[in-house]
Amino acid sequence: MAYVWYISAIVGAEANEDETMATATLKQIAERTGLSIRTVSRIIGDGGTGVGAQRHSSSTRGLVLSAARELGYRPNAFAKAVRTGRFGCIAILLSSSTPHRSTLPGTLYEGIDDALAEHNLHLTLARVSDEKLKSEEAVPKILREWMADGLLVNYNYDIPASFLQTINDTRIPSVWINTKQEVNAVWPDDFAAGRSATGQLLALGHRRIAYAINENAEGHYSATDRRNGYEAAMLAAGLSPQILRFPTPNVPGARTTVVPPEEWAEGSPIWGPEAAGTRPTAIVAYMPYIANYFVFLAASHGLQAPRDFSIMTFSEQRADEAGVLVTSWRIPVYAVGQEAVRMLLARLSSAGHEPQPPVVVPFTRPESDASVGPPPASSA
Amino acid sequence: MAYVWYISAIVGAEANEDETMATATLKQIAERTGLSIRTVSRIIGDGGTGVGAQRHSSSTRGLVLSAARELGYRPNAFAKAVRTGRFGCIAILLSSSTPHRSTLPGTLYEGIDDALAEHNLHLTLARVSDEKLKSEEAVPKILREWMADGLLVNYNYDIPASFLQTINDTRIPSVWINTKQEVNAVWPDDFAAGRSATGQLLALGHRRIAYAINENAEGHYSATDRRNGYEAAMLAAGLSPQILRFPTPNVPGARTTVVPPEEWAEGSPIWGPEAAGTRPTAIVAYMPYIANYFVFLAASHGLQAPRDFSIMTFSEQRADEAGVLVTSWRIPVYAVGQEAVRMLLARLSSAGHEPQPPVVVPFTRPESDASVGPPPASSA
DNA sequence: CTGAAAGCGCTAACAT
DNA sequence: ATGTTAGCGCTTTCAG
Repeated sequence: MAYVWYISAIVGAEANEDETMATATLKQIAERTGLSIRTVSRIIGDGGTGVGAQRHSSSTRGLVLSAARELGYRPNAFAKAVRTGRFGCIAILLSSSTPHRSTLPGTLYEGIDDALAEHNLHLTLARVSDEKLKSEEAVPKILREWMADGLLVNYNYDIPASFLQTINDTRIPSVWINTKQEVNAVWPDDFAAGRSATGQLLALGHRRIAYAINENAEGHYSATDRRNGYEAAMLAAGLSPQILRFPTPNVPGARTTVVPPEEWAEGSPIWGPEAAGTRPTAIVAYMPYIANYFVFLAASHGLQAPRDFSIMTFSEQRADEAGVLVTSWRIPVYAVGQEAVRMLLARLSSAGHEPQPPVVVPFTRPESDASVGPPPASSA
Repeated sequence: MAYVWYISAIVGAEANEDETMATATLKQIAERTGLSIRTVSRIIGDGGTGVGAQRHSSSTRGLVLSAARELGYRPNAFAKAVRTGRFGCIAILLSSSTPHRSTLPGTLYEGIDDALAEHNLHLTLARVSDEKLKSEEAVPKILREWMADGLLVNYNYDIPASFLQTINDTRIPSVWINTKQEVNAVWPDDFAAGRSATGQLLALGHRRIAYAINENAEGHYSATDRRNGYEAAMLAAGLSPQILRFPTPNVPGARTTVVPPEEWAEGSPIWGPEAAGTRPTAIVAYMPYIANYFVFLAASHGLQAPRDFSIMTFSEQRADEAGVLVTSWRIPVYAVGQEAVRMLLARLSSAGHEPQPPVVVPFTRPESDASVGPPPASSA
C-alpha cells in the first residue's frame, strides 16, 4: 500500500509538464484553456462558487475547473500573501528552556486551530530558549523575518525582560497565553477553580478539607492561585486551611520507594485508624497524579473514595490515569486557545492594533462525581 | 511592565512613516540611503557579513545596516519564497480524531525544529480529523493550498485510504513519523526496546519476568512490538512469558477504587506472602503509569523496588511522576524528529524526490538503575 | 563596486 | 463576461 502511493506520485509527476514543479500555476491553466490569467484567477480564487466566479459562463467555469483538477492546481499561498499584504498565518512562540519547557498541548492547539480555520488562517511554530535569547544570533526565524500577521506567546513562567524586548522590537501584534499580563492576555481562572472545588466539598458537608500540592509546583501562578482559591473558600467558611505538601518529585534525589505522608515535612499521620477522627475528609489535589498518589495510598489502608473520603483535582482531560477515575475541574485549555485567537484577530482588525483587555476563562464543572461524596459518618 | 511595552510598541509604530506597516521594505531603505534596491538587498540578504555584502564598501554597508536597524527592517519571508521558488517551510500533519488524537509532543517538535533551524526552515502545523477527511471541504489549508516544501505526517494509528490519497494528490514530498511504512518513514525500535529491557533483567538473574500492559493500549504498533520483544527474549532464554493485563482505564466504566491484580482477567495473586515463591521478580511495564500502579500496589504490601522486585518501563522523559523514580528505556522521540527531517531534506534535494529507505531508531539505555536490581534471595 | 530591468504567482483596478 | 496593466517585496541576470 505504501509502495503503491509513492509510485503513483512519481507517475503523476511525470504526467505533469514540468517534472520539478509540484503543482501548476494560473498561467499554465490560462495557456491550456486559452483564457487570460485574470479570468482563471477569478474562477479559481473564489472557490468556483463565489461571486466572481458566478459572473463567468458555466462553460468557462467548467473548462477552468477541470483543467485545474487535471493539473493538480493548488494556489500558491505565499504569492497571494505577497500581493494582498496579509500572510494568512499566525505564529505561536513556545519556550524551550529547562526546566519549564512549554510545549503546545494538543487541546490548546485544537482551540487555536479551530478558531483560525474559520478565517482560513494557519498556525506556524517558533521556539525560543532562555539561553539563546541572550545572543542576538539565535532569535528564531519567525521573529527575525516577517512572515505572520500576528503572534501568540505561550510562555508560562517568568518572562525575561530581553524576551519582552525582542517581541516588542518585531512590532508584531501579539497575545499572551497562560500569562497574567495587563493587556492582550488570556488565562484560565485558577483562583475561582480552587474556590469552587472547595465550595463544592463544603456544600457536601465536609469541614476538614486539605489542599495537596507537590513541592516543585511553585513558579507558575496556577499553583498559587488554586491554593489561594482553596484558602479563600476555607476562611470564608470559618475553617482553617491545611496544606499537604507532597515531597520532591522530579528532582535528582527521587527514589522508587513510596513516601508515606508521615515522613513529609508539613504532613501528619492521616491514614491510620488512630487518625480517623482528625484526618481530612476531603482533599483538593493540585494535579491528577497527586490525587492518584492519595488514592493508592488510601487503598493500602483499606480506604476508598468516595466512601471513606472525597478527592478532587484539576485536569485538562478526564482524570482517569491508572484506571482510577478522579473527579476533576477542567482547565479550559481549548477555550483559552479560542479566546486568544479571537483577541488577536480583534487586535488585527482594529485601527491601530488596539491593545485588548485581558480575558480570564472559567474552568468547567466536573462531569463526574466518581470520587466525591458526603463525608463518612465515622468522621465526626 | 506589560503596560510599558505595548505603549512603546505604539510609539514605535507612530515613529514609522506608514502606520499600518509593521516593518520596512528594501525599497524604503533604498530611498532613505539613496542607494538602489539591489545594493541594499545584497547587503541585507547576506546577513551583512556574507560574500555579497563584502563586495560593498564598509561605509555603504554601515549606512544600509543602520538604516535597516532604525526602520526595524525584517525581510518578508513570503516575498523571498515567491521569488526563489522555495517556501523555506515544512508542514507537519497531525490527526485530531478521537480517541487517538495525535498531538505534537514537545520533544518531537524540538528534534524537528533543531534539524530544520540548521537550514533556516520553520515548521507549520496542519490538523486533520478522520471524519472531515471524508468531505472534500474540510481538507486543511496546508493540503488545499501550496505553502510548504515538504510534509511530515504524524498519524500514529490506522491510516485511512482516503487520507493516503489526499496526501498523494498534493504531490508534496512527505515522510511518515511513528508509522511503519515501506518507504519514507521513521519510527522508534519498540521491538528491540522490549527485548533489551527483558535482556537486562535476565542478565541480572531474573527468571520470572512479567510484562504488564493496559487493555486499551492495543491499536498502536508500539504496544505489540514491545511485547513481542519481551516475548522473544523470554523464549530465547527458554522461559515462558507472562502477561499482566491491566484493566480498563480510560473507559466509561472506570472507577475510583483501585483494582487489585487478583481481580484481573488474566492476572493471578502475586502480592501476598503466599505468592512469594511464584510471583514475578521483575516486571516490564508498557508505560510509566502502569509501573507506578505496581509500585504503589507493592508498597501497600510492604514491598519495594529494587529490594523486593525489579520494575522497568519505557518513557520519553525521565519516569519520576508521583515522586517515584522508575528505571526506563527512553523512546528516542527527539532523534526520530531529527531523522525525519533529515530524510525529508534528502528527498527534497534528490533529483526526482527519491523515496528513502525507512529509518528505525533505537531506544537509549536507562540512565538510572533506581528500580532495577538482582532478584531477592527469597524468590528461589 | 553599483544599478536597471525582468519576473516569481498572484490579485486589484480599470478597461473593453 | 473577459482582458490589460500594474505591482506586492524580493532576487536573478546582465550592464555598467
